[in-house]
Amino acid sequence: MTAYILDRIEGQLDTLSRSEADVGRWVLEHPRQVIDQSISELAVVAGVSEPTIIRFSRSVGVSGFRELKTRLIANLQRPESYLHHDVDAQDSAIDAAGKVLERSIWALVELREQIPKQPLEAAVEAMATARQLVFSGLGASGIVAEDACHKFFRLGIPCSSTVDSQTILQRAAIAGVGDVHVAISHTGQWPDLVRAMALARRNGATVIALTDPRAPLAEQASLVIECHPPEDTNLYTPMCSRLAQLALLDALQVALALARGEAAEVALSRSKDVLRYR
Amino acid sequence: MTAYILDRIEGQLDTLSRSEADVGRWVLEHPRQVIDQSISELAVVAGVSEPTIIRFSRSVGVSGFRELKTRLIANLQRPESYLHHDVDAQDSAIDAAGKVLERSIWALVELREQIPKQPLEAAVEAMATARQLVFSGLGASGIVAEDACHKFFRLGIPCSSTVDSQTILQRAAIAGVGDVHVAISHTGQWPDLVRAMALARRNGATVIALTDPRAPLAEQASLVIECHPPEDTNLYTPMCSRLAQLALLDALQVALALARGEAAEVALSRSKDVLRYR
DNA sequence: TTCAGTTATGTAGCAAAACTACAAATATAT
DNA sequence: ATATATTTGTAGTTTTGCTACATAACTGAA
Repeated sequence: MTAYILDRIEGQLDTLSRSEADVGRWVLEHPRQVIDQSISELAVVAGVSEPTIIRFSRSVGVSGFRELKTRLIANLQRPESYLHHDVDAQDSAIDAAGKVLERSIWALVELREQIPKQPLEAAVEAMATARQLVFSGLGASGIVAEDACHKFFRLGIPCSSTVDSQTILQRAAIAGVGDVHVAISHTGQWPDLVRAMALARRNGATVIALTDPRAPLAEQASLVIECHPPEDTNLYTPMCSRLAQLALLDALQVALALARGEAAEVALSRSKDVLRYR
Repeated sequence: MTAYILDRIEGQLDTLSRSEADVGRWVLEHPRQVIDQSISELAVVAGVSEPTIIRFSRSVGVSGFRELKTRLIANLQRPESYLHHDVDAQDSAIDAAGKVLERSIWALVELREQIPKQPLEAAVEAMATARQLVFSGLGASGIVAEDACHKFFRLGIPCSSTVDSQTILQRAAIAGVGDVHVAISHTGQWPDLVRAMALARRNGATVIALTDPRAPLAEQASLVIECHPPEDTNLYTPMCSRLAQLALLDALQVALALARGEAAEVALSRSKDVLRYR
């Protein structure tokens, strides 16, 4: 889900069909003109039919022509310097670190743009009235789950985190109405996690998934919060999704604290006070 | 051709008629939502009729609603828009979440600017030749330590994480030459952690501190990497420092992987392969 | 080659969006 | 109070993005 839609088009150019690639090339060469064009105008200059434009849009990962334009406008506002910043073997430690940080920043900027589309109000409402919160994740997401638990318990809500398949399944088996399970997974593909959440939901629990909306996990969830920065194929950068998940849970926690008002405020300031040094 | 349409709207607000000013205020408060709205939707929430929206657009100097949206998208891409506002009790979940994320982004941007001043090369060198890495942190930083451990072991270096005072002290007591201890602490004030790192260092270990360079912990460390985004006094402020620490360790890990070259690459891809789904 | 099955592309039509013309309502001046 | 100007909304038109379906172009096996 990249704001650098032009990069994405370029990268996918050879996986597209002939007509769609024609569109792609035209867009890459005249992105600023596309912004002021309608589908039919673009269809004429690219030499294809109108539906092809729409299919092209979907192929490069946006919902339609409207969103394609939105992405182009956004892309063209960005400084070039954020482009092409993959770490390579010649980089010094400082260069490499800078690039990694830029990529992380970029992932959060992307995430921030998604926020208005996410069902946060519904998530907050479910959590505000929950009997308990259970955060589940495997591998790196397990650590995110633990972090979330560590953060949400301060609001005075019973919280726990589960980070291995067995425990997640057992938890799901005894879940009931009023429980809110938060499943964290970048890919949303792990069969055990998907099974567990399906089970929890059958048992009456609310399941909130932080994942890719097209993943199996999303199908089982009551609420899906999209959190799926594209992980680079680059070997060295498997960490953007983790950061995005953490930041999103931060945001949720604050929203939840606001929703719970007074009670949360008291619990929060107590847990802050106890950490003073003298 | 002003890219900052929001500024323009704000400036013209008092020259507009009552209904048009209503629209202007709504747009200023929810610019991101307007991007995904149609005229009729905006008309409803602003409490005016559809043509008023178009007249408003023209009043602020664009040709129509379409261009207004274009300008908004462009405006919101500008980095200045990420200057943070504080969360307050009137915010909706989405507004609050947006603000929290903006603050996190800002913290990382600050951190990125610090990167060239940090002794990363030295840290990488120490880690590259280490007998083992020990990550230590208390509370929220403990989770960062665990995350780091989870990340660095993939490079094929013996790693562990310690997250409570007793264990940290014991580890420090048996530390020796070749061990690298990484202490993670926002304030750098916790007496137990400071004592433990002083002890580890006396025993010959290298101590890398991710903390405030003016803190006691920094004095005891062999290397200090500054990682100290100002925590807000605001009750609802999330832990930006946690995010910054994670991102910085991500960066360090990548730099370290590069430094170790071939060996790390093999270990990394092995630990990725084992996680495939079928 | 031929022919089924698949993929790619286009035609025609629809629903929603942006926009316009005009009339009603409101404010302002005499 | 009346006339004039300004502001706002109603109803209708045009444009736009999109969908359903049909046709064309490939692909691979007999």
